[in-house]
Amino acid sequence: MIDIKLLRENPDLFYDSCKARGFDTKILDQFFQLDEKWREKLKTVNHLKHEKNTLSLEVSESVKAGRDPSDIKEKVREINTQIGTIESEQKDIDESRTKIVRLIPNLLDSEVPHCMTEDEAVLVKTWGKARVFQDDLDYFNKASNGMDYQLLDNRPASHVDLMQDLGLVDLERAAKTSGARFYYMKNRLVKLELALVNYAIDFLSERGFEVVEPPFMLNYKAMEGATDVETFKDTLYKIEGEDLYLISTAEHPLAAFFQDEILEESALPIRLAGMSPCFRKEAGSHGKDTKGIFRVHQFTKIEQFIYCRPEDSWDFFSELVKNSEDMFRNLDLPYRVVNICSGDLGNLAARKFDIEAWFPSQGKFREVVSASNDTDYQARSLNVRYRTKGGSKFVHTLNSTAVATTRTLVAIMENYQLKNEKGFQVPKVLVPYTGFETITL
RNA sequence: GCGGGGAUGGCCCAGUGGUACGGCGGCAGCCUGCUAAGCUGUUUCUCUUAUGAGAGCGAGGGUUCGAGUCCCUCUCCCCGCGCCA
Repeated sequence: MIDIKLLRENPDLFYDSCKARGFDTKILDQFFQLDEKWREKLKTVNHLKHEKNTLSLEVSESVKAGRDPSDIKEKVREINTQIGTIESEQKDIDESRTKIVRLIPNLLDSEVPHCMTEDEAVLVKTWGKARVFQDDLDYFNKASNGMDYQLLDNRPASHVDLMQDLGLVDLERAAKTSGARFYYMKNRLVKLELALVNYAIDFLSERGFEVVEPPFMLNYKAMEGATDVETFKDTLYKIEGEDLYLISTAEHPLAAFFQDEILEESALPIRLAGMSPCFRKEAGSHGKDTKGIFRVHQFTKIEQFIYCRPEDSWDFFSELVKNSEDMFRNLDLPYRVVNICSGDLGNLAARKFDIEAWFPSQGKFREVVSASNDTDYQARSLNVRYRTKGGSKFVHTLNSTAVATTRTLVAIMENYQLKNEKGFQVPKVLVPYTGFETITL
């Protein structure tokens, strides 16, 4: 949630930010209308309550003095009915206003490129040597600004074919029991997944993160604080008859962990590594990545999360991106980093970098990591503060994928395919965790 | 699921229907060679700011001129019992 006071004092900041995001500024106009009304009602109500309080004391004095307080009581009763009507009007206004305020996106950081679509994201850097099939070379060179590559004679098998040929997944039966975008993962692929998870946990532990397995469901209040309406609408599964939602990422329970708390400044930064399944409806993505395990309703993810002081948050943003990059370097998966467009950021992030791995079979760079600095936006919604000499202030929160298992597994299967045999190699760094070096027939 | 006990400011804790007590911590100031101690003030949110006013005792209702206090519903925590991977 944005800072209402800042909005009142500096409307232009928000108008500019919303425009750059392609966000309709009408709701800002609506906010100011409602806010004006709300303050009027508040003034009236406060005035009436003051009268009421004064008269109530007079009742007590009357009784002590042995006088009959009936007429004063009658007056207060009249005031009470007035307060009742005006307060309920004020409450209605407040609810509409709050609804609107929660829709207003975070202020953009100045380094966010002003553009609208996924494809316009600005290239920040590239790493690694990609395996590129001839037909994809033009796209590859453009998308990577000429990063290092090795030309392939044949397009590698898709991860779907590979998994099915190797008996690593059963998608048909998953469709039968659960529907599209589900999977039964089997055999060595399960072990490889566990290896990824264990590797990520060890990696982040060494870098000062506390490992956390959070609740996989959150109630409405926590979820509303941790995320935005878009997520509710397009992403979240609700448990029927309960005030519970399945999490779509460990970010949300980790963000809500300190809800309504005040942290000591000396405790910051707090680095958490969350491990959880992620449940996503994927509404509105019909027709995209329909096959295999690239885009699914359920996957496991290790998530980095940081609480810090506002003045430090951009340093920690770099740290999160670096951690994720280092993991993909250690996995030896070629990637590029992009600075996400103002129009493609989502409501919470002030700035967002994605890491996109190269997928040789798809011939594309695809998102495997998303790192955001939410500044004080999420912390304000969740009311997470820290104590300073000048009083308590909202912390900044940041999050970044470390590893999302399914997508990373796809990246491994596409990048590590064997030449003369059906199958693929296990990245060196994972071998100590799997105990095997290849997955073949 | 059953029975009992709880929830009050950053923390701890008191509170026979009539301005929410006190302590600790934090902050500001005073004081003393330094430090510590001591003394004084202050401490949440909202609106308006010259001042001021309102709200706030787990959440939501109710009774009352007036509710931390009385009544109802719910949530969470602790203890015991039962059930259970």
